[in-house]
Amino acid sequence: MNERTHQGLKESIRIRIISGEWPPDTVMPGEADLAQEYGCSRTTVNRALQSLADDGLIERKRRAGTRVKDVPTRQAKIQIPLVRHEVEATGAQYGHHVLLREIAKPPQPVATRLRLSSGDDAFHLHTVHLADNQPLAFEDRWVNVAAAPGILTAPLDAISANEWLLRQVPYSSGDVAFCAKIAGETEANALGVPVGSALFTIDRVTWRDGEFITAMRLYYRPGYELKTKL
Amino acid sequence: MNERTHQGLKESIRIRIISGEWPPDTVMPGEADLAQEYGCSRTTVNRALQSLADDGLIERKRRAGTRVKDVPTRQAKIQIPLVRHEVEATGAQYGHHVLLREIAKPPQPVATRLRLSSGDDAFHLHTVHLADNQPLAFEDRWVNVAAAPGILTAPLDAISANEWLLRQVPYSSGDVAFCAKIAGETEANALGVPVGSALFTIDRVTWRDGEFITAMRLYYRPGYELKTKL
DNA sequence: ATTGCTAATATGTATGCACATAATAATTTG
DNA sequence: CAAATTATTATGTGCATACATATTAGCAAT
Repeated sequence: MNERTHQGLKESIRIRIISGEWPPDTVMPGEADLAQEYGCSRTTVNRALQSLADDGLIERKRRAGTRVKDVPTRQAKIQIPLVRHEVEATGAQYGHHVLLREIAKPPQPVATRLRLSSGDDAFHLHTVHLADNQPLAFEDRWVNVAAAPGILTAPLDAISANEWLLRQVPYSSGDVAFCAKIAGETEANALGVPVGSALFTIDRVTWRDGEFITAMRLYYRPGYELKTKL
Repeated sequence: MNERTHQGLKESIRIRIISGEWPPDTVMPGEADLAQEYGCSRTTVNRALQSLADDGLIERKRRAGTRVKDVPTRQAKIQIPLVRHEVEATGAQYGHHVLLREIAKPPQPVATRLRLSSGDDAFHLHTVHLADNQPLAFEDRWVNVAAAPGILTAPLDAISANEWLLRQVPYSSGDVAFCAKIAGETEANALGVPVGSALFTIDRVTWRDGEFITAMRLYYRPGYELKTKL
């Protein structure tokens, strides 16, 4: 890779860090020094270093300079998957079934997470996501009707609720949590696995402008792995 | 936020996207147009748009222009956690015990992942990570001795193998997989939970310059959640 | 010794400009 | 008409420069 591009520079500096030239917890040369060494402008060095800081390899502070992190914990970017894309990426055919569709009073934890007044109803949905007609994931979702009224008449057999919401009510922020849960009756039946299986789950709450839109939990079939690189 | 900084610009554009001004799958105005509209230079617009593309909200192609993604799948950056940091972040006290330490022939799947010739031995380690003396995670690790010979004499009671490796043998790349597994005898005993519990697991293989260093699996105590935002 | 000001300094960011590069459109050529 | 060539265009990137801002160090006053 060309060392005069900010990408090449980044890679070169990364290698110097992991090769031990600047051990953890030491301050690296400043931008100006590196610019001179590499024969490029400080702008380019700045871009490369900012990118490395983004990746969590170094820490930068004004006046204090740039320091290699004591433990170079790295950040992995993971795509919070859209199940349909996951399935289609493997070459399988995607499908989904709506198992339950109701207006009901959500359980306390969900109501809290959606910031609903106690007693308020919400839209409740159970969906199975299929890959080549095999259950891949079971989705348990609650939607704040006030925030997304159209959900009541959305064609949820044709498009998954997730996709519908993403298109119609783009969210601005979200919380995600990964966890392992034991399959209860509902999940076991939906996925066609024994009660007591270990299911990888993704919990997700999304909101926009302080208004909570939806809380969902995705239970993946046993053996499922969410992969990424770092 | 000031709209004349690339960060402010990014946020402004992000809001215009999620507010529906440019619906999914439409091409946005070019950099030059936005620069004129915002009264800033194309450089600044470029930075903002590149950042948005980084986040997965838009797609950019030369000549073709910038397009809002059909489904704005967002990337979450997650810190692959160093257990000690996780523990200390909650204010608890970190500790760990080495349960097993041996040189042995790794099982086939591990040998494959470390690219070891069949018959080769590797360094095998079982560790429990503690938060305030309560087991939080059980670590099953294999280390390629050829890639990290010092591991044999490392003071693994004082510093966890993970940290030792990170400091001594920085890796350049790694694969990570999240999964849910049923607790077997070993994991259940180490964590002090019933056999059959659902454990959140992180599988990780790291290498450097094509030489595989270590493969490990971390089994978290039931109820553990890995959280992130998007 | 503690507090408060001031100067020094490394990073953060914006700008105008030039040129590179990829993808497409238009045009020429066989 | 199809294939090859050239032009066009939007993004990608680098540079020199200027100024902003946070943080530290040094020094002075209390």
